[in-house]
Amino acid sequence: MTNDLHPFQDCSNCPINEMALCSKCDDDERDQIKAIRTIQTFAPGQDITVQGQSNGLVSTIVEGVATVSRIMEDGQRQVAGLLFPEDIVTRPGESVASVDIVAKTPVTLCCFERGQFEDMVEEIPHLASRLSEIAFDERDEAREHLFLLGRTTSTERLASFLAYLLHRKNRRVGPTQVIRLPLSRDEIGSFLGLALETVSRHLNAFARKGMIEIVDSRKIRILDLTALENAAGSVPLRAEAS
Amino acid sequence: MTNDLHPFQDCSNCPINEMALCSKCDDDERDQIKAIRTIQTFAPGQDITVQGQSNGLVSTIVEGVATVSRIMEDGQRQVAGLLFPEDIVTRPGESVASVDIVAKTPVTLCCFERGQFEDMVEEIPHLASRLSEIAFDERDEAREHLFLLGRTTSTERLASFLAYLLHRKNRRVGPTQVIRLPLSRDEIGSFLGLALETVSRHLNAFARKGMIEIVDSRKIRILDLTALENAAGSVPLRAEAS
DNA sequence: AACGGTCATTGATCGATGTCAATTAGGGGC
DNA sequence: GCCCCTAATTGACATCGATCAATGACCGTT
Repeated sequence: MTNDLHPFQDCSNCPINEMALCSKCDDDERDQIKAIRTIQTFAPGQDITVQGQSNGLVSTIVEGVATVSRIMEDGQRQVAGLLFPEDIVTRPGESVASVDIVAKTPVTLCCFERGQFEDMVEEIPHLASRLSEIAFDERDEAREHLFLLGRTTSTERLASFLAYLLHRKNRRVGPTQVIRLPLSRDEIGSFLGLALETVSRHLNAFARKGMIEIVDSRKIRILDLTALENAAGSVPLRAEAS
Repeated sequence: MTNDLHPFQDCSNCPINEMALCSKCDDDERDQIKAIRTIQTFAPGQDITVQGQSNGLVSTIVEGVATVSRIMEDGQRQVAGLLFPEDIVTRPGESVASVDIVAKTPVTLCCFERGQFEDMVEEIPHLASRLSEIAFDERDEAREHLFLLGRTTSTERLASFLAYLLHRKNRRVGPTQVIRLPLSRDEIGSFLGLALETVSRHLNAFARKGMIEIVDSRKIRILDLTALENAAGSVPLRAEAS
């Protein structure tokens, strides 16, 4: 974790200007925000928050992918969500983390001291309004995943997951075929409520059917998106106002 | 659906004053809110929103229970969440419903015309701040349910579900033993990712073990909460700042 | 290049839970 | 009170996916 000189220290380099917390703010407001903002980075595997530990910052992801997880009583880590750029890491009004947030790629955060942030939200309606938008987006995101888990077969879940990752990536960088899996087989299994072996088997089954190509264990090329979406079955994939 | 004279038309009768959207507002702000607010009621089984249909209102639940669900391609209704008093039914900034919200008990809503609501949020920071709080609460609620579904065994899921209902009820009305199930066996199954038969079997198994008493099919008395929580296993039950 | 550790793959087995099916219980209308 | 319809229960059976286990691939270290 560092907060030294970082390219994003200059907001004009910010990769998520369009959808950031400050995206509704005018120049004056942005200056105000910029004055109290810090940039932090985390290496893959590092904990960003730890359940039960207090945390004085409110932050959003600027770059990278992180998981939302908890260690259950049996010692297993249970993954309940993925965080992408624009997502909120630690919510306002909660000084003790209720989940673990773990970086899965190099992660860059735009951070605010909690008290300062809350004051600022009271003063800048554009910020408050964007904040609740993001919160609702995350709520809906979680709900979508609940619908996905409602699907009974493991094939449907996995196919949906791949389609979702592709969708999420395309939204940011434009049409691609190759996605990088931010999670191990084990973590994917945890996220989808499946055993890691089941994940592995179905991935390779998709490859044998020509739907995907496993470039390496973390890199997947989507060869036939239609077939994948069919395999995903009835899951209505994130209805969004694109 | 009516918006005739209703006791809650007078905010002093509002059962959720403490946690309502307006709970952070002062008297002046409340007057402003009250001026544009309407009360609507729905009978059990009625649709409050329908996926894909436009909806000009933003509303919160004042009384009653509703489900968040979707009809999947196979025609089955998939339940992804429960809505209790204080929850938001239709989010601001979304004019077309992304899910079905269905009343499961008599439901009373506190409603605002969308445009008016959004203007008001910009003007009243206390409202904006409470709004995002609620949104984050709902996000966390959905995440908790994701953790629950991560638990593999059906016993754990069902026991957690009962403990959750009790918890949710106690939070509003104080200590009780008897909970009214707002859902049929089928709907519980859908919510927990189980077959209705599995739900029925485990419920009766709990009863045989003396953990609960099935008063009637919709009414459960919790006899041994500790045993129930043990059966719920490692699910860390909604960590909350009570 | 050999070693050790982690992660992924593949195979074989077993059991929990879904599915199918039949019965019973409850609730509303007349 | 009787009938009908829906929901819940209970039983029997089949199956998907978890679990156990062994092998293989990859990566960093020395």
